[in-house]
Amino acid sequence: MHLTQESSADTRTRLLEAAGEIFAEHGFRGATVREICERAGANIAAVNYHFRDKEGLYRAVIEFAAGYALAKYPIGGGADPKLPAEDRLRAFIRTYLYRLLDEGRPAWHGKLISREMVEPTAALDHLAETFARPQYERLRSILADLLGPAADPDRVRLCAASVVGQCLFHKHCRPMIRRLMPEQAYDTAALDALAGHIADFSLRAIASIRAGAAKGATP
Amino acid sequence: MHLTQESSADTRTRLLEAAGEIFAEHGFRGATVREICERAGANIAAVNYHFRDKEGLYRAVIEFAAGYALAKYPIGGGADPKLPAEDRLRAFIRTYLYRLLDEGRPAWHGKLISREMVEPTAALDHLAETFARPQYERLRSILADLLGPAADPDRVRLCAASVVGQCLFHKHCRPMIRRLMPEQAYDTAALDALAGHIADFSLRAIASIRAGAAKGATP
Amino acid sequence: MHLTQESSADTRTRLLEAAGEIFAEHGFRGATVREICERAGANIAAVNYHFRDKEGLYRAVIEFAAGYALAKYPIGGGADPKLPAEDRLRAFIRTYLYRLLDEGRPAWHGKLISREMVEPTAALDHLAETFARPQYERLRSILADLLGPAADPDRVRLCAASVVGQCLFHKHCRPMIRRLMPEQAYDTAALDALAGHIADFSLRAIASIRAGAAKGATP
Amino acid sequence: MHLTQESSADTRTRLLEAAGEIFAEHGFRGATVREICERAGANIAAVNYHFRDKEGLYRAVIEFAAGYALAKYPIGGGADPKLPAEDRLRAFIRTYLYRLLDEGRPAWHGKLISREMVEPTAALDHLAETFARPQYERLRSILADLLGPAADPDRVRLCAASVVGQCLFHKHCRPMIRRLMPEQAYDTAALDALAGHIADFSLRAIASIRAGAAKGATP
DNA sequence: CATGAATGAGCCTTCATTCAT
DNA sequence: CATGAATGAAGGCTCATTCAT
Repeated sequence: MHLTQESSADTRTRLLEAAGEIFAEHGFRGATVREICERAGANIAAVNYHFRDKEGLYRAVIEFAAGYALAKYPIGGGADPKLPAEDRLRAFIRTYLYRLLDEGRPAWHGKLISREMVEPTAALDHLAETFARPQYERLRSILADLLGPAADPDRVRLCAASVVGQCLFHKHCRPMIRRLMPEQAYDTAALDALAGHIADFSLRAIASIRAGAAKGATP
Repeated sequence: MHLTQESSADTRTRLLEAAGEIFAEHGFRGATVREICERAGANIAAVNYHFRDKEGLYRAVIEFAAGYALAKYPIGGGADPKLPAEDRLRAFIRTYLYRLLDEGRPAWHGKLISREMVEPTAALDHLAETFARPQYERLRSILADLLGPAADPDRVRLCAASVVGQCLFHKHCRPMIRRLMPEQAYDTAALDALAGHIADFSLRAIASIRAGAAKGATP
Repeated sequence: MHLTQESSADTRTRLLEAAGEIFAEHGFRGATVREICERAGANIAAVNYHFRDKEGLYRAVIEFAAGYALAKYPIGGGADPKLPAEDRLRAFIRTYLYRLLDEGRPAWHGKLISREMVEPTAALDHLAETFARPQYERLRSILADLLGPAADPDRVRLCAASVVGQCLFHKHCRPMIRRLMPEQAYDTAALDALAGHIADFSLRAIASIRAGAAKGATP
Repeated sequence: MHLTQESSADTRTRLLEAAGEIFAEHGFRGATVREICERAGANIAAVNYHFRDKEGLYRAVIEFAAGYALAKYPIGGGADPKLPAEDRLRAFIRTYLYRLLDEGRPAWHGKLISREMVEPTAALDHLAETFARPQYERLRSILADLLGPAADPDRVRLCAASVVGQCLFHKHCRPMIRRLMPEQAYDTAALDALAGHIADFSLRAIASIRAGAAKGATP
C-alpha cells in the first residue's frame, strides 16, 4: 500500500498496455512516445524514466506479450502427452490458431509478433528462444510420432513448416484474405472449422507420406 | 526528344529501383526520401518531380514490382491448361515459390508485398485485384479439378489457403526460420526440394480428401 | 503575321494576365510561378524567359495594371477643367471609386495596388510617380479652388487625405466591411450612392471650413 | 511551479513579441518560424510546443495585439458617455488615430490588422467580433446622436465609414503618403493636428447634413 | 525560341530525449 | 520520484531557377 510504489507500478503497467496497442497498430517507428504516454495517462518523460528509452519499452512489451500469450494458451493446448499423436496434433493446431486469431483483448500480441517477422528487431532473438522454440519442439515431437521412426529430420521439419504455415497464413495475410476471400470468417465457429480443416489436411498428408504411397509423390 | 526521354526514364527507373530496395528494407515510414535519392544518384526534389510525393513513389514501386514479378514468373508457371491438374499444381507451386523467394535481383518485390499484409496501405487494393486475384483464381481452378465436381467451394477455398500458406510461410517467417531451422536453405536446389514437398504434401492430402477416407484420416 | 512573334506576344500577354490575377489573389510571395504558367498555358520556364525572373514579371504586371486602369478611367473622369469645382470634385470621386471598386474584369488592378501599400516593393516608386501623383495633383487643384485662395497648403493636403481616405476605405477594408456592415453593397447603384455620399460629405465640410464657421471647429 | 511558469511565460511572451514584429513586417507566409525563434532566443521547436504550429502562433499574436491595443487605448478614449456627442466624437477619433499610428512599441499591432484586411485569414472573424465591432457600435451611437433622430441607418453607416476611412487612410497608405505628401508627419503633435482636422471635417459635414442644407452643399 | 527535367536552398513540422525544478 | 518546458536533429515537401536539347 505504499502509494508511490503502487502508483509507479500502475504507471509501468499502463505504459506497457498502451504501448502494446500502439506498437501493434503503427509499428515501432510509426508509434510515438507522446501518444503512448497520453493513452497511458502518463507524463511524456515516463518512458525514459521507466524503460530508459523507446526501444527499452518495446523490448519490455514484446516480453510481456509473449508471457501473456503462453499463459493464456499453453503450448499444445495442454494436451496429455500420452494421448494419441493425432489428438495431440489437433489440440496443437487448435490452440495455435486461437492464440493467433483470438479476437478477445488484448488482441495486439499476435500483431506485434507478425511485425517482428517482417522487420525483426533485437527482440526477435529473445522471442525465438523463449516463445517460438518450445512450440516448435513440441510440434516436431508430435510429427515424429506421426511420421514414424523411419522419417528423416528433414521430412519432419518440412511437415512442421507445412502445418505452421497453414495456420500463420490466416494471421499474416488477413488484409489480403479480406479482399480475396470475403466469405472467410474468424469467429469461434469459423476458427474451429479452420482448425478442423488444417488438422485434417495435414493428418491425411502425413498418413499418406508414412504409407509411402506412390500417388503423386514421385512424378 | 528520344534522348531526353531516355535519360529521364533513367532517372525515373533508378529512383524506382532504389526506392524498392529501401522501402522493402525499412517500410514506407522508415524509408527516407533523402536516402532513396542518394542511392539513385538523384536530387532530393526528383521524387516530387517524377512521382508527386513519397506516397506516389511508393505506389509506383508497388505496381512496378507486381508487373515485373508477373512478367518474370507468369501465373502457374505458364503450364499448359490441358496438362493434368496434378502437373499444373506442381508448376503453380514451383513458380509461386520462385517468385517469392528467388534471391536474384531485384529481390525486394516479395518483401514489399509482405509488408502490405502486415501494414496495408492504399496500394493493397490495387495489388489484390491486379496481382493476387488472378493467381488465386488459377489456383482455385486447379484445386477444383483435383477435388472433383463433388467438392464444395468452401473446401476449395480452405485447400487453396493451405497451399498458399505453406508457400508464404517461407517468405513471411524467414527471420524466425533462420533462428529455429538454420538448416533450411533457399538456394535453387533447396527451393526445388521445398516445392516438391509442398506439392507432395498437398496432393496427398487432396487425394485423401477426394477419396473420402474416414475423418480420422488414418487409412 | 509572323507566327513565332505573334505566339510569343500572346504568351507574354497571357502571362501578364494570369500573373495579375494570381499576384492579386495570393500576393507576391504567395503566388507561384508554376501556377501562373499553368493558368497562362505556358511553359514553366516562360517567366524566366520573358521577364528574367519572378520579380521582373511582377514589375511588368504593376505597370500594365496602372496603364490599363488610367486608360479605362481617366483622372478626374475626364471632366472639363472649366466646369465648377464642385462638379469636378463629384466627377473625381465617382471615377476614383469606380476605378477602385469596378467589379468588371480585370478586377485585380486595385487589389495589387492595395497590396503595394501594405507591403511595398520597388514597384511602388514607379507607381507613385506615374499613377498616383497625377491624381493627387488633380485633386489638390480642385480642392484649392473649393477652399479659396486663403486656404493654406496644409489644409488642402488634409482635405485631400480626407477625400481619398473615404474612398479607399471601401477598397482596403472590404473583408471587414463585409462582416460589420453586411448591408453595404457595391453594385453600380450602390457605387453611385456611395460616390454621392462622399462628395456630399466632403463638399459640406469644405464649404463650412471655407465659411470659417466656428461650429465645432475650435473647441 | 511559479518560477517555471514564469520562465515559460517568458519564452511564450518573447515568442509572441518576436512573431508580432516579423508577421507585421513580412506577412504570414513571408515570415519564417526560424527567424521568429531566433529573434526570440528560443529553439526552433518552441513554436510547436507552445502554439502547436505557425498558424496557432499567428492566431495568438492577433489576439494578443487586439487585447493589448484595447487595453492601452480603450474604445472611445474612455470618454464619459454623458459628455456632448461632439466631444465624444473628438475623443473617439483621437484615440482611434493614436491606436493606429502610435509609434511607440509595440508598433506592429496595427500593421497586422491592416494585413488582415488585404489578405484575410481565419483570424479576421475573431478580430471582427471582439475588436472591431465594439468600436463600430460605439461610433454609430455617437453619430446617431449627432445626426439626430431623423437620420436613417444608411446615413449613419455611411458617415461612420467616412470617419473611419479618414483615419485608416493614414495607416493603410503610409508608404504612398510618404512619397506623395512627404511633409505629413506622425509625431504626437502631428497626430493631434490630424485628429483635430478629421474631427473638424466630420463634425462640419454632419452638422450641415443635419441642418438639411440644399444638396449642392453650398451654404 | 521553347521545352521540361533537374537542381539546391529553405520551410514547417515532428520526434525522442534531456534537465532544471 | 515526477514534471513539462526546452532541445536539436531530421524528415517531407515546395519553389524559383537553370540548362541541355
